[in-house]
Amino acid sequence: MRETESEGERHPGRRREALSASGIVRAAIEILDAEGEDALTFRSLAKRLSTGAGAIYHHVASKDELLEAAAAELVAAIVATATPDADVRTLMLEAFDLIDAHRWLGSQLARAPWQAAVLLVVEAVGERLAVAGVPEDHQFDVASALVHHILGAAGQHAASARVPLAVGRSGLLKTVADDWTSRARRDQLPFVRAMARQLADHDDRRQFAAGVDLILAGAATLTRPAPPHAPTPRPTGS
Amino acid sequence: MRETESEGERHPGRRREALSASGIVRAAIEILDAEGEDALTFRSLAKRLSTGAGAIYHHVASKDELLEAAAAELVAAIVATATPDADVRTLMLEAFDLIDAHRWLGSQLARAPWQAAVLLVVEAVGERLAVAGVPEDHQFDVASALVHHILGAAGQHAASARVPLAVGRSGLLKTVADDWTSRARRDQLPFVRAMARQLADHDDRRQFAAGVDLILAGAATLTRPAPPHAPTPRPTGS
DNA sequence: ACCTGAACACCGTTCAAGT
DNA sequence: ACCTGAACACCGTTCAAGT
Repeated sequence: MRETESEGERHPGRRREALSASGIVRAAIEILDAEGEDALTFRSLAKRLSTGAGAIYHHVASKDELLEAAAAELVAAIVATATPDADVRTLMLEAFDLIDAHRWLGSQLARAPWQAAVLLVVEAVGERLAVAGVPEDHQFDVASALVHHILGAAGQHAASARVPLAVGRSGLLKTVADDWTSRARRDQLPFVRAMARQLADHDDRRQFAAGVDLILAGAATLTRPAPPHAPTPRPTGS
Repeated sequence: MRETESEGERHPGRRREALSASGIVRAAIEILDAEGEDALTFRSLAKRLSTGAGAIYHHVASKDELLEAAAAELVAAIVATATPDADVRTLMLEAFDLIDAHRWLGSQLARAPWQAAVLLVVEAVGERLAVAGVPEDHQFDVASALVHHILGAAGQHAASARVPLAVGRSGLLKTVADDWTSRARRDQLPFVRAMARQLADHDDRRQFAAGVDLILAGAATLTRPAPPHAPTPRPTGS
């Protein structure tokens, strides 16, 4: 347990490196991952960093900014590593897996559409649409549909992150399915009831992928030069 | 200004009818619509109902329950009126318009997937898929894709509800677009930058509808008896 | 039974005071 | 300049005390 006096070990408090924005963000991610969204407070963060709550404000402007930075950090990592040759579908599934692994990320992404993390996803998805053969004048629509799909699924996942960790994933699904089933029975919701039964068996990653394939299949129908009928604004006819 | 002694007008405090769950939910919706999500607190709600904050807990268990009930009330209304003969596409657009009119609804719907409001949407969407010609074994996937699309768009809308009311919608869009454009320039995000330019011109209702059409077009490709290639799990090939 | 409103245990954020 | 931690202005929720 001897203290070696290496490099700049002269300052008494030098054991902990000076506070920095990136260090704070890193610590925030650790708390979010380990203990969930509600556990991240400026007080808990300050305690982990062995400092006062006010000190954090010298490096990040607000909790919103902190959460945005945390989300951007994670998304940037997968976008950077996935970029080389992955196609849209692969990228979408990687995004799903990221949100699955860090469940607080779901609600954070849904919180503000123009935050850096969302922009990175939009860009990464959009860049691959030309390669996928989506005509230029439909790329924005397809990109927004894919991103909505991510954000929608993200919200679902974020919600299931709120239950205590003791309840396993399949246990949770079982509970939700039971809840759905009972409510559906009482309220006469046959479709929901049938879907709840399936939900208990299949996993939602598969369902997410199916949704991606639906959107891409829809996009593929656009590559034909001229579809016979434009979508009419009046859907009243049978 | 004479007081007529009608019916049960004997009690001094009878002017305001007794507190009830539905009355509380109605008042909550009024506050949410008029002043936004952050303005709804048990204190502000109690003040509007001329009672104490604690009294509300005799009728609703928590703020979560209150928000779920408020969302369910609005969704139930459009599902009930839209039900007769509207197709999926129309229903989706009505859901979009509802979320557009009550922006707090977006974040509330994303909050918990098994809340009543979401169940009602799933059911209403699901019921119409058979009519739309979606094969039975794909209905859950299509329904979940459509609901993810709603929830994704809902999140976007909810986020734009956080800005002060003074800023008009187009003004906000302009600001967001500017922000997107500047960040995109700095960070080299060409697709986002191009999309931001279009975002300033076109409205997002149209983009939402385009997404719905994409999913439905994708679903239409499933109605063929047997597609030549099943989606392969390995997308690594070019 | 229903209501009241002070009290409790928290938040995010600010700011005088220290180093 | 950076940090500290008490203080401020809130929350949701509880609960003794009233009617």
